Amino acid sequence: MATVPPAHLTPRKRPRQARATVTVDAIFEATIQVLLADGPNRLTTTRVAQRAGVSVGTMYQYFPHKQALLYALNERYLEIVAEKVERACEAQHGASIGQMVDALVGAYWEAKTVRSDVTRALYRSAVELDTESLIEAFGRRVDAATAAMLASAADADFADPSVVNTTLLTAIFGAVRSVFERNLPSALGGEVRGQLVVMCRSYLEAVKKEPERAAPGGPATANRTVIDDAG
Amino acid sequence: MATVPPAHLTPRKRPRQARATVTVDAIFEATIQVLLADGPNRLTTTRVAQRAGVSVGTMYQYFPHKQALLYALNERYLEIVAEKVERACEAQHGASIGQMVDALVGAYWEAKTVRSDVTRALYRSAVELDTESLIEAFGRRVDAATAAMLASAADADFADPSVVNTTLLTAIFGAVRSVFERNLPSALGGEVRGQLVVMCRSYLEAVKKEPERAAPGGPATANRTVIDDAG
DNA sequence: CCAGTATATGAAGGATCATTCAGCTTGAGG
DNA sequence: CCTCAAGCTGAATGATCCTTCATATACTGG
Repeated sequence: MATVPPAHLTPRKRPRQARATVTVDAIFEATIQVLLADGPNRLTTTRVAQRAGVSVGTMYQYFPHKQALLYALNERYLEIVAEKVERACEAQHGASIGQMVDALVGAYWEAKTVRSDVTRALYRSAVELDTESLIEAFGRRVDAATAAMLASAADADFADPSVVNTTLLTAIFGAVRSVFERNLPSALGGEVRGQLVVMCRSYLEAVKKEPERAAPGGPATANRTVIDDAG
Repeated sequence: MATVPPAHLTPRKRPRQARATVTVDAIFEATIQVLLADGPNRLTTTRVAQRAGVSVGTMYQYFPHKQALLYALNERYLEIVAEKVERACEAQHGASIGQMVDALVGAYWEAKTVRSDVTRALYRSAVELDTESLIEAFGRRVDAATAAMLASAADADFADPSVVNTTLLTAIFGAVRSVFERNLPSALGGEVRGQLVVMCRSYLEAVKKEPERAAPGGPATANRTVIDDAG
């Protein structure tokens, strides 16, 4: 992440030899497994170490305490996701909003799905203040990327781009989280993914400003009925 | 909730005198406060008792263990939310999808907002297996209510109502959660709420089946462009 | 092959925490 | 006013856990 981690959360030392790298990876992997198998309450340093096939002491050579381990895990993960989303957004500059939504949902969904176990584990990991700020930073970063993308749309602009952007991300982040937590069968999950794209597209269509040449009546305003139809 | 709680999670005894009721309420309230102030990791029986102004022993007269306390708290809360949503849905049978969305989002949002501290606290409370099944039950219950409502819509029906329903709820649940976790300023939160309605409405419009009298072309199909526009 | 550094070990210290229980206080009914 | 049940107390218990450190092993450059 762009943010510098607070001093008390920085790793103790970095692995220099190959086997050390293996060890650290094993520790991360074990953390995920314990989180999934035993839940955050039973996430014990000893348990993690045992599952990683190392001793507790080894873990403390790389992380000053348990909190720092979780912090590093989140950091690592969010960095990857953020980068993927950023790249996807940049690739869509100047495209149509339909394509943008496709790319955004696709990238985010894929990033969360490649290692769905990690995603689930981190959703489940208890949210402490530290990780909360990590997540906030992640949010701002993605926010900026998508805002820039939307601003460059070839076929639409919005009266209040900031609100539209926030809404879009809120819905996408939330929907994805919901799918993971409700543990929907992957077939249904896939369907929801498709529907999510439809939803976001129709939303953007509904809130985009009418093109300059606003002809009175006609199909161009048909989408508007969606908003004006008072409930 | 409709589901009978597992034996090991049932309260030890119910309060019979007035002061006992006060005590139990104080314990619930204290749990929320500790959860918010100190996080789930520092949610200690002693801390809760102290904050509630009672002794640890008192808490153990009503709850066999910490887990049961959290279970009861979730149960209480989800029951209220579920009932509100159910009522709102029933009131909309036969209405238009626009009104339904308004009512559904409104009811859910309101239910989560009346005591936003509780909502936040429970989102944060570590997800254990027990509470997970509670949440699942809640999901099924709301699912049934909204599905029945949508099926009765006066102005639309859907090719795959089940998927549409799941998507709708996934998006709403998720978006609301996102808003709470990102702790958006309440002004922005309100705007997102409004936008969420727009989003859901335009989604339902986009996926609804064409009315029988399908005239070729014409404004009736204009909404369809939203889906067909390949990305 | 050797010295020096990196890495790994795991028993032990110290702290926190969930849960119990024997005794105390308060309220209700008679 | 008395009695009994309901309600409350909090020190003590036993378990669990985080973290350290003295010691041992593996690697690397020379």
